[in-house]
Amino acid sequence: VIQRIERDLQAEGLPPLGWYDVLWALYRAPGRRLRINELAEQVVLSRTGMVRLVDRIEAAGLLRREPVPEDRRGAYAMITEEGVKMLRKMWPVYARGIEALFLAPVGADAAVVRDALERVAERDGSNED
Amino acid sequence: VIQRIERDLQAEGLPPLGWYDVLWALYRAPGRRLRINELAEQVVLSRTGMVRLVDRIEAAGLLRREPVPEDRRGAYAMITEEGVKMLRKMWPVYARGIEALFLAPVGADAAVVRDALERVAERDGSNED
DNA sequence: AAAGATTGAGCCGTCAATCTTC
DNA sequence: GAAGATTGACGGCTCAATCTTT
Repeated sequence: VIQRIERDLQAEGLPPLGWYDVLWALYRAPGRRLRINELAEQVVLSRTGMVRLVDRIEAAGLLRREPVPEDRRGAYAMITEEGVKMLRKMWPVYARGIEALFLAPVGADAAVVRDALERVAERDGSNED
Repeated sequence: VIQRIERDLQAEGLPPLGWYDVLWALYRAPGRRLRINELAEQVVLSRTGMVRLVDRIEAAGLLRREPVPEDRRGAYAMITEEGVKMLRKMWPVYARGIEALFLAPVGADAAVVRDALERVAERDGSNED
């Protein structure tokens, strides 16, 4: 399913799914920004990998780094206006893929599947929401 | 779940999960061997990627390439005795991970989840079994 | 010394081009 | 010319080491 959605995004000249995850995490965060560390944790990526990913998304102008007033070691990643626009462009493609490739075939069992997979996720102790 | 199992395998000095998929596909194939192409299709990997993967597994002595009598372009990948032994060493770790991290939390909903995800897989037209 | 972020090295995957055989 | 396999170039992730700040 992921592969198919990636292909759809590429076909429309849009960024890969990983970018959406990052931008969405920033968008819904308080102040539209998060530390690199928090971002890496939410998206299940190493801190190192997140630094590279933030580099690329920043180069595309969809987010920008900002200093943290009370801690001069750290940096926020903050979504830009262009980032929000990109989020809105990507979402329809994403949603369409999820609906057609996943939700439709799951059908009436959706609630059972969701609960079961939530139990799997909780077992690990990763991210919630 | 995959990540956790990968960690368990690494902790015991065993190869990554991708190797298991390849070895298992060879083990159950007629004659204990498959063409690179067939292998790539079954494991959902590009033919190019499969060539590299076969390179590494062959270097470890778990499979060997063999010529195809009736088609001198092609090459079989055939599992070795060491490969079969490795399969037997990896399976307990794999099985334990699946049981503890996935099957246990899914519990009584297993049948519903399996049927639902099979419908998702069929929708695409990839591999069956 | 520990934490946050970054950089360099290495692994693994894909795409495009090549070589051999059909 | 097309198919099977391979190789080179490149993208993206992880590990270990480094730099700065606490």
